[in-house]
Amino acid sequence: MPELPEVETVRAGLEPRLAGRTVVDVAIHHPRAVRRQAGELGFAAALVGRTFTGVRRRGKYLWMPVDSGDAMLAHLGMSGQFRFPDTGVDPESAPMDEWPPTHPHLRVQLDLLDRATGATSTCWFLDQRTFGGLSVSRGGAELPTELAHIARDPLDPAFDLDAVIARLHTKRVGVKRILLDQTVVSGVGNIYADEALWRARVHFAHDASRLRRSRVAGLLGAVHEVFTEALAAGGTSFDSLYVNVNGESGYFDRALAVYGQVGRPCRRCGTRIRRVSFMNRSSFLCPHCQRTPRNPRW
DNA sequence: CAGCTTACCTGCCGGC
DNA sequence: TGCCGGCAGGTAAGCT
Repeated sequence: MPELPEVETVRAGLEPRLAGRTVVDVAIHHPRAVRRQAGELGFAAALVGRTFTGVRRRGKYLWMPVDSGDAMLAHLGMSGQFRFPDTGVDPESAPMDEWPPTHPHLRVQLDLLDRATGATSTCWFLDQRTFGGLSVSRGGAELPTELAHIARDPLDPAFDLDAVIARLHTKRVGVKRILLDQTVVSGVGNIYADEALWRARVHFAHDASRLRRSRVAGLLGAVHEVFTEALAAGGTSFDSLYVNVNGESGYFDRALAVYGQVGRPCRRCGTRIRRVSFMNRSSFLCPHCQRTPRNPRW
C-alpha cells in the first residue's frame, strides 16, 4: 500500500528514467486513468513534444514538471505502478516476471525519446484497483495548485514541527485521524500510522488536543523514524500491488511491529497484538503499551 | 466549520 | 462448486 516510503522509492526510480526524456506519444487505455480538468485529449496534447525535467513528491503525490511549465501529476492510489518494459536502456534492471502484467485495469503508455542519445523507452502507468490516476497541472512545475491543500511531509526539509503540533492541539479527535489527515501532515497512511503510534506508545483514540507536547513530538519523531527505516528497505509490500519501477518488492513488511500482526507478541512486552476497528479501518496495537485513554475520541 | 460518513474500485478469502 | 458478504484502503465529495 503506497504511503510515503513507497512513493519516494518510486520517485527515486522514476527520476533517472524520465528526466531529459521527451514524450513522443501517449496512449490512454482506460478513461478513468486520466483525471481532473485535462481530459484524455488535453492530457496528451499537454505532454506530447514536452521534455520531463525531473520527478518531485509531496506526501503521497508525485509530479513531473515538463519544459512548458506544466507538470504531469500522479497519485498511486492503492495499487498504481510505474513500470518500464525492458528497453535496453537500463540492462542492469531486474527482468520482470511477467510482461505484460496481469490485467491491470488502468493503463497509460508514454513513449519517450532521449534526444541526447536517440534511445527510446516506454513508461507504463498501471493500476489494478483504479484509485490512482494521472492528470496535467497547468503551470504546476514548481508546486501544482491541486496540491495546495497537501501539507509538507516529515521528510521535507521545510517541515515545521511546531506548526504541526499547534494545529494538532486544536483538534478534538482521535490522534490517528490527524496522522491520516493529509492537510495537517502528509505521507502517512494506515500502516505507518499504526507503526508510529506503537513506537510512541500512543493509543489511536487519544484526544489530539489533550496530548502533551512531548508526546506529540515523540509521535511525529516516530513517524520520521519509521519512514526513514522503511525507505531504506524499499518500502512495504504485502503482495504484487506495490513494487518499484523495476517490479521489485520492498521488504519492510518483515519489520512491522503491529500492522497485520494480530496474536503475535508485542516486541516490547509480549502482550498479544490486537486488531480494532477505527474510522472503518483496521487499527493494530499493543493493548498494554498503548492504553486506552480516559477520554477516547472515536 | 469541524468532524464524520460514504462512494469509488477490484481481487481475494472465508462461510455456507 | 459457486455465490455472497466482508475486507483491503487513499482521496474527495457530501452530510450533520
